[in-house]
Amino acid sequence: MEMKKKATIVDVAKEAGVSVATVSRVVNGNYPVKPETRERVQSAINALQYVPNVQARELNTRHSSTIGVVVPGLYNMFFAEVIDGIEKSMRRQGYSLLLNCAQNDPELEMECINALVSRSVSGIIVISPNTEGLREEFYRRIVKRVPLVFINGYHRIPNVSYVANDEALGTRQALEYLTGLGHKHILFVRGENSDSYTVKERAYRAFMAEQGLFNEKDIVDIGEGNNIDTVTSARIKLMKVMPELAPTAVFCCNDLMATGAIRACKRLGLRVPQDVSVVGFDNITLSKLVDPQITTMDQNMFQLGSNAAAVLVEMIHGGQSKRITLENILITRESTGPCKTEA
Amino acid sequence: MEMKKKATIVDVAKEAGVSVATVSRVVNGNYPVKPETRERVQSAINALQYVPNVQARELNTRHSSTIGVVVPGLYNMFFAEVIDGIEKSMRRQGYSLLLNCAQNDPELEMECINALVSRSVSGIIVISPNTEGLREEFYRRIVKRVPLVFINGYHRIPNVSYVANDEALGTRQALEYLTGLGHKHILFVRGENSDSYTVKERAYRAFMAEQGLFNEKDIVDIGEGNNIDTVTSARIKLMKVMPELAPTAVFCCNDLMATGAIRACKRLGLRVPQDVSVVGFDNITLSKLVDPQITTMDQNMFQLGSNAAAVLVEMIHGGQSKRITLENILITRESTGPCKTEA
DNA sequence: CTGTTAGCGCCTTCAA
DNA sequence: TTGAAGGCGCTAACAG
Repeated sequence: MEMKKKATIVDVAKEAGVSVATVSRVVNGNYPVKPETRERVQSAINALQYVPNVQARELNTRHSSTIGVVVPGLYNMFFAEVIDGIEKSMRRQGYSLLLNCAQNDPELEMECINALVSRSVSGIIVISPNTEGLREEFYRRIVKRVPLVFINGYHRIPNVSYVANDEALGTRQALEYLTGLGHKHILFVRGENSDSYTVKERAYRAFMAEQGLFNEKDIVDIGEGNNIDTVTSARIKLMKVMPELAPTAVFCCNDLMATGAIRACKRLGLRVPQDVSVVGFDNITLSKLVDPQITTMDQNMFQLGSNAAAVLVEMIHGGQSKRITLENILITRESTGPCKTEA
Repeated sequence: MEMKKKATIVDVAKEAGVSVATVSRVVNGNYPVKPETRERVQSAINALQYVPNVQARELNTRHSSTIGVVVPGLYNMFFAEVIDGIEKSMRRQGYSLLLNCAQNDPELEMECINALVSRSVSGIIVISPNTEGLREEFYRRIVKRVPLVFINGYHRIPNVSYVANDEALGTRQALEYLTGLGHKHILFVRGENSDSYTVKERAYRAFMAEQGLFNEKDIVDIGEGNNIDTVTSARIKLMKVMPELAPTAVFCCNDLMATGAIRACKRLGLRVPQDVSVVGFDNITLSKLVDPQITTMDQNMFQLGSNAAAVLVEMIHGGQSKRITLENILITRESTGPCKTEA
């Protein structure tokens, strides 16, 4: 269908009988303009419904007011909530947000970022980045061109800012809570392709080793950890391994997996928490909607997002990179209880 | 911190010893270039890490490759899943996606759209728009400047495209299913501020009236229907009205509300589905993760999104506006069963 | 096949 | 206080 051709600054200038420079001045309000000419320009603007062309402006000021956000996907509410935090605080500052879903595919993640760079966004936030291997070199290069903030990224790269929960500490706290309940055999459930899992696994290994409770077999990887099938794949995997392993508790790297764990228990005829305790991570809204409600480490996603936004804006204005670490809080709900054999 | 100045097409041309036109040609691959010069240009590009400036390109081709998406919020997974559908198919076509959350606030919704227009996005998709009252005039004006697609929008505006599920039909089907199970007293649970609810309510009224089963009191509005508190507010509201109304079934306008309904039943000591049946709408992943799993009308959010994307692209290329209606499928799960008094 | 050149719409010195 | 003019980085005729 026919679109009305948009009026340009030239049209407005002609209409008002002034130069384009003058129009530019009243639009941006950055230089003095005589009140009456200003008024003349204003009415020309209204008459033509003139809307400045952002591309042109940004082309010649060489900076854009949009930022890029890259997430693995939207299926895990974790990301949706973080984005919400970013969006709300960015909007307040006048930035718009270009969203890219990398589908947990490292290749695609890089593509997305390249696309963002070529759109000359003025900054990029990557949630749960994939920074292993080659990617490090890639990010080192990117950060030379545009400010970068990682949310829950662990691989340190110079000049990148980090906003994260202390997931290692959070893991330890959860584990301490579980051992405090008398549990000695605790499964560790993780996914693939995210530094978060690795950090948590490391914390798990350390803690369990300290307690003399570590067993390699207790670490189970369910594959993709953030998509529409995660709950199911966690359930299936756990139904396979739990009968043999017979743990009294299960620590899951996120609430989706925890949900799967609970379903696995139900199908296996195990009661939660009487027969086995389950703890999750994130505290997405889902975690209090399933039955039993999940005991989980809260990541306060909204704060994660708004902090990242704040740091990014600082960097855009020339600030140094920095690291912000938030602390997790354990939300005790119904999925955990004292170890049976102790009771 | 210092950002490395980006190489421009001129730098590449100089480096490769060719003209900018040639560089442009190899970058865009739209005109023949001798293989060896192409190669020379390529290596110059790599050497300088040249990334084309999208703003500049779009400025002179006069069309942008980004589209805008406006949603009420991300807390209801419904929106996240629709966005996923949009994103995936838009990416394939080379478009990026500017995301705005209007927080179910009609004013903010208009602001978002204005911002999008001034960024000269080449099209806008609005999910569950708020089109009552003044807003109609607003949208009529917008659609003169940029192609517009509404997902699940019901207020007809000329030249706007619509992609929707037949929510009225879906409602009727769900209701027929319930009456088929012997239910005669069915509550209708809705939220505020969205045309979807109104459409469903109309279908409910019509159907129940036909059956001689309608009662004004059976319509309950729980307020905001898509945010983080929806489950809770639905639960609270229903715990208040259910004891008096004593329905044998509850129809909810979305799965969040259905989840709230189930929780309300539990707290009231009513078993689902033995004492009361609950049906939801949308079929978000949550609906099969709660206990009991929710019987719900599937909206196939992914298709909603990808269809909207397809239509928008058509319109961008000059196509006429159109309406696409998808049909819902009832997903029967555990939250519904035969009416007790019939059994 | 390749180079030259004229803009795209806007901002910003520099003069007036 | 205002206007003229030179780009920003790139594409697309138009010549060669």
